[in-house]
Amino acid sequence: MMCDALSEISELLQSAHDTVEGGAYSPDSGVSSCSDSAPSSPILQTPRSSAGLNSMTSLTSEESEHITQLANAEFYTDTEQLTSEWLPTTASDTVFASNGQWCVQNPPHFLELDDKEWHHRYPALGTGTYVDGDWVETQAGFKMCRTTDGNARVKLGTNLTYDIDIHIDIPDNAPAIVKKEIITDETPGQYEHNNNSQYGYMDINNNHHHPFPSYQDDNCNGCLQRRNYYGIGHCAGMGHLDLHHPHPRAANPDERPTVRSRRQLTRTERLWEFILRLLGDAKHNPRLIEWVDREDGTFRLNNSKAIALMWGMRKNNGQMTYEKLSRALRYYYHRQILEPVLGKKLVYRFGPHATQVWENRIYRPQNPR
DNA sequence: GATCCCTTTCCTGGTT
DNA sequence: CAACCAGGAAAGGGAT
Repeated sequence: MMCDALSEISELLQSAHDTVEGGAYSPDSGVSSCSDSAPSSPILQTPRSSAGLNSMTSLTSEESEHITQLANAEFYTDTEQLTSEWLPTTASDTVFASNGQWCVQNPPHFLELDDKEWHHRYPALGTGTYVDGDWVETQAGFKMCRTTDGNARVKLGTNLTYDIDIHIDIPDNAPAIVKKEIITDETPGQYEHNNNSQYGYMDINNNHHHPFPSYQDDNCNGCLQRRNYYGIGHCAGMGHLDLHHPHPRAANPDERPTVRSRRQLTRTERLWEFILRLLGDAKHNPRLIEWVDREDGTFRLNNSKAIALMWGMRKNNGQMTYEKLSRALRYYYHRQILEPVLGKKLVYRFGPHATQVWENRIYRPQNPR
């Protein structure tokens, strides 16, 4: 009996340690702040321009012209075309790049990758080391793949490859960035600035894009789904792509400008994000936590003590208990990050202000209660 | 240093 | 009676 208890504690500690130290999520994963989307500080920067672009191979004049055309990005400036410019990058996520903005759909794909899977899919680590797999043809005429350091790589031809810096750590920064847009929207005289931002969301069912500017419309005609306050029900990631301000990399990787220190982008992992990560980690789901109804966003804590312990370790707080953790969770009710599930113990539900988290990307309609 | 935000801690009282 | 739930109040602490 004692041995069982000890081994269980040991297992919990190991589990907690694994999660804290080696989980898929790292607060260093480049959580962008609101300012990341500011035009003056592009997250995604073009590689080397035709003057400054150093491709993996030398550029031909034709390739240079191609790059110039992409940099001009005329096809991004037409709103009508924007609706069809969702660019598939992998089988399970979508990048929408336009007019200096990019948007990633289905962030849970990133969030729910545990460390092992992440490295399996994107084995290359470190700046300047890239994966040549998972190249996907985009509708904009280039191929794109993502790297583990939060960047992406773009290929404009058979041999022409160059690096772009794109922070794709969506789950955390999406609400903040989109929220900023809403704030701007509410600021008289400033919204015009964002008219070309092309923030919007993708209708999963009808496969069309809804630009954001109609914030006042809660429901979108033709769309069965409903946008939440942050507009992240369908499209949860925002960033900035500046095709007009090249940021050439130095030949020497050590001298390459750090586009945005991942440290600078970090913030503490929120409790609900921690919970979400556990839900996406096969090491803990369903042993410690599991979805009750994934589409509904309802989940159950199967081992509240262990989760509290793990959260405490995450926060370097050995005094954490489920009582305290649950109080923090209850504070989420007010902000609609979580919703109470009445009559069921240890069961919570993600609310409309949590990012769209379920893998099937179905956003639950507003709760009529 | 001030402020904001997100917890953390403690608490009372209620329910399962 | 233990475990959980609800929520007030105040403080801690990180980020800006």
